[in-house]
Amino acid sequence: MATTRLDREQVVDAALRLLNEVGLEGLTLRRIAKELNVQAPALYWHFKNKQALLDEMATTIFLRLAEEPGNLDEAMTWQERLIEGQHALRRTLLRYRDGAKVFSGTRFTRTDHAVTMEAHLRAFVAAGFTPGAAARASFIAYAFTLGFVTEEQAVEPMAGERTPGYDVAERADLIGPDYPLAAAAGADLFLDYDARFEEGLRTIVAGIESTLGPAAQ
Amino acid sequence: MATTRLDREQVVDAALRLLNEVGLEGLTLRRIAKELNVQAPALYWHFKNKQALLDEMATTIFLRLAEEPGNLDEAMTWQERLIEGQHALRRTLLRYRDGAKVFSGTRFTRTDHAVTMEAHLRAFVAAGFTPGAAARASFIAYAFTLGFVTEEQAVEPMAGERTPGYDVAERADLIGPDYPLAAAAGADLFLDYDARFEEGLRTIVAGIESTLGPAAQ
DNA sequence: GAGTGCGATTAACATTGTTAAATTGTCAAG
DNA sequence: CTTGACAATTTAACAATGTTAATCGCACTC
Repeated sequence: MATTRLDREQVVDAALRLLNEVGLEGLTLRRIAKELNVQAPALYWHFKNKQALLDEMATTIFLRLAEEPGNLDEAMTWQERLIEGQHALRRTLLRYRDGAKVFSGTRFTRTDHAVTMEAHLRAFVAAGFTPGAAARASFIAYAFTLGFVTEEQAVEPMAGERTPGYDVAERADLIGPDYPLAAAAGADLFLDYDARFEEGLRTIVAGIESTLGPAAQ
Repeated sequence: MATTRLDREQVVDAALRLLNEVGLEGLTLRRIAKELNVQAPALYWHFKNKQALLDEMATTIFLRLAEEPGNLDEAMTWQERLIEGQHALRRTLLRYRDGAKVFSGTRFTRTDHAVTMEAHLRAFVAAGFTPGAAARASFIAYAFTLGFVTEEQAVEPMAGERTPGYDVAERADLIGPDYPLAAAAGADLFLDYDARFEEGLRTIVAGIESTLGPAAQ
């Protein structure tokens, strides 16, 4: 038992692995410690407190984003790059239960995240964006993706699982008689997230083309 | 003391009032009970558990959205309506500390929210959207606003307050030498949320015009 | 006035994040 | 080889949290 010494990376790995089993609200320090054959206070040697661990988890998630394929192609247009970048973000967030919640609002602990951001911004500037427009346009897409996946994971915590109570037909029966449009919208809001995310991205790209993009000055 | 009996509405009101003082993580049942001159277990007579109270808080926030001005004007274009609607959503979320976090992902407890949704969708359909396109376009804007305000409130929990650690100049010094674009982006990402939200909305409206909107078929 | 039941209280529990103190293991200096 | 120092972990404990069970009081009906 307790073969090697613990380090921060092992703790983060175990915590992320556990996250998928128990979710964010089930992710306790004692449970993480158990996963590592260790007592809970041992974690405090490596992290100031639980929030620091959560921050590092978010940072790690972000870093794994860079390992996603499709980020190295220099020949991509900015449109393709933005769409592929947000797809990669969504895929990465969906890999973890409550991924969007863990990610959003937490502060990055290291400066590692800047390297990915820098590469993206550079590509946009090379395509004709001003640095400011590049940053702002990216943030618009980023906010959309984060909001989208947050809602998505509230309905579908993991691929294939569905939170009870979001049954589309049941919801339509409940509010259908009085509010037909709202009832019918259920099918458009709680199903087929892949296609709707793609559609949302294309909408945002079209918007950027006509407002913030290089052609729009 | 304990003049009148408690009811659900009083509890929700007190909880929302308290939310602005102590934030989501400081919002304990004992604290809410104290605000009402009552013991904590009394709340369980009115709510199944804390999550049910949080759900009702989110529902109440949503209902207060309908009380915002600017929703009754029939002469608005769908563009104005969408922009004003999302502005109202953001204003409402910003009224509460951690408003976006409380709101996103929670389930609406009542069917009251359908009345507002129905009015919005009807206006879009009247403007030439298909019902499906109306729902999907609204959700795109909704996801953007939720993501935007979530990030915003992580940096500025309440109007005028700023979370320590998000100092733009300090951040620029830290990553500036190696990643100049990412460093400069700080000023575009962590400041001036009003203008950037407006810009984001206009971008999304432009995108909808050329993809999901009536003109785009 | 007796009793019924809603709506609150008191008391207690298990679990959580966190801290302080005691303990073990590792490794260099004497 | 011993000693000591430092790093990393354990044990023990604490206050706070959500939640449950049992009890109590008051208003209202018969």
